Amino acid sequence: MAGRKAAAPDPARSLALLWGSHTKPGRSGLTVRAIVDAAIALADVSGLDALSMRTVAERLKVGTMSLYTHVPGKGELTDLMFDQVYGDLYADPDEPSNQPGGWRGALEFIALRNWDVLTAHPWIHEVPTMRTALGPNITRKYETELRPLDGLGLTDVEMDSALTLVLTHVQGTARAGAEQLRTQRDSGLSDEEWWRQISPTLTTVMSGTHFPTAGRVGTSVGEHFQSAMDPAHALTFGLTTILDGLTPLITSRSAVQ
Amino acid sequence: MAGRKAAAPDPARSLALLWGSHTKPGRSGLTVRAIVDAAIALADVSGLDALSMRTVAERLKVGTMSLYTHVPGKGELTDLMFDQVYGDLYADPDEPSNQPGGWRGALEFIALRNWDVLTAHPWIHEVPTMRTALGPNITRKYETELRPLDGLGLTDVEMDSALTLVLTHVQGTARAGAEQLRTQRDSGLSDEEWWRQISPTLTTVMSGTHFPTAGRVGTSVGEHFQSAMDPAHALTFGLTTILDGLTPLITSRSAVQ
DNA sequence: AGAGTGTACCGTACATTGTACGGCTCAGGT
DNA sequence: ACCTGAGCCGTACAATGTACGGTACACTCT
Repeated sequence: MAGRKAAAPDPARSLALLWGSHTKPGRSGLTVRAIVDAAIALADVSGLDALSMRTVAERLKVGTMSLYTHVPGKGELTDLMFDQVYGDLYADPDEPSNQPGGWRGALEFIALRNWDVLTAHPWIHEVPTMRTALGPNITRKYETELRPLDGLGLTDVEMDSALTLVLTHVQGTARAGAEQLRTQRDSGLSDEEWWRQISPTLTTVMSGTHFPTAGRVGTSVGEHFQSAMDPAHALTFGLTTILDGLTPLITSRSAVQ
Repeated sequence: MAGRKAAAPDPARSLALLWGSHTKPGRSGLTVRAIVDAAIALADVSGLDALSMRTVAERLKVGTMSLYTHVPGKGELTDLMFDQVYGDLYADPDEPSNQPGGWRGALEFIALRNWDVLTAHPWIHEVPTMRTALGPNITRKYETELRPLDGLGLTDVEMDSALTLVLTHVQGTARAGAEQLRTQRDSGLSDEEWWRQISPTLTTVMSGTHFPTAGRVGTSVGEHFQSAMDPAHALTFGLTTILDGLTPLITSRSAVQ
């Protein structure tokens, strides 16, 4: 990155910030909450790249450096943004468990909810997540998503593994979708135009090498989805497969119970 | 990002670069190949953040702007790096198919190979992949990885979906592992020290709220792996589950055959 | 009321980035 | 011997995160 290198972040300070109430207004009404909201609004429309301390300050009509009174730095700001967007994911901690369809229905519900946030806030993919793992909203999310897997006979580690598997799939697929959208957007080209631009060079250059399977499958996929990939299809195909794969484990454990 | 905004990249130019031979040396022996190799070496040890045109040029003992004679910009350079590291993934296009264990063994082999590159070159996760999808090495990789799924009775779209599912899992898990390593590394703290630093603030701040399931499971996982997560375990658990989930689909299709 | 003090606010400065631009310097063709 | 084009590179600039030191206000204490 540019700019002066960030000072080593103090984990305890970050944690306190994460769990703080964020509502004590200062002289000009500036709050952590307001800063985070403004930053999220900006990132939603222009991505994390376009999010700078200056643009956030400008939107709030404050001096750039005033932000640093409330937030230690940009890294911590993105941590807060991350925690924030997961705040309203579930109405209550039993919402997934109350879905019809047992554990399978619950996991499908969880996957869909995660998919929704991820596609609404694609910048999430660029936030390093490890540090925020202990924020209040993330912790509540973890609690909420684990509950429908409890009491099925799975070990604690298995519960965590199963949930992680589903979430990794959703996140990875959403990320691919977001990337596709982004390149498409800032190339300014439609899929069709892009292909017209690429095609002649590609055929020139690929002549001599042979990729029979790749060629056939790639063409089929392209015709079927009118694109190189369809994130929605990847999501459901993968989710179905994963849940199918989880079924024998869970039924065997439940039987032992 | 910093610096002047990158000019809109010309896809055709990128493609030509990707497929070019890269071996025509100039006055001072500078080649695209040499530039890419230097960049990869740098990124391997310091990550993509530390990779700047200046550091690459320095390592090659050339002026910074000389790089631009061979490479249009940083974006295209990372594209080339990406394509490059996938070049030697497989010895030949039938290597996965020749593994024991049929399609399952082949997919396990593929997952492992991908896992190896991803962990050897963690910066891959930060390269936008959509643009490189048509590089020569990536295309060969796609061909190679599709072959073991051919002739099983799956449709073309199903073949692609199955492969994508496996690769998304591997990539997502590797990414999580890389992130864990990175935060651990540049916090300078061991897991133990980190926990000691966090713990008092956390207990102070969590009192009042209750996360029974999350607390129990989180503790179990932590004790079991001595860490918040174990990427290797996540990899095998997920892979097993996914392959189990793929089995009914494939056997039903093969039966029809 | 007056004085003192801490905290919110912010203007300026600086290091670092990607790369546009224009000049220099050679190798090779005529 | 000269010309030309390509390889090379020094300088300049816009943008970034944030360190540093100053200013001004709200509050407490006398």
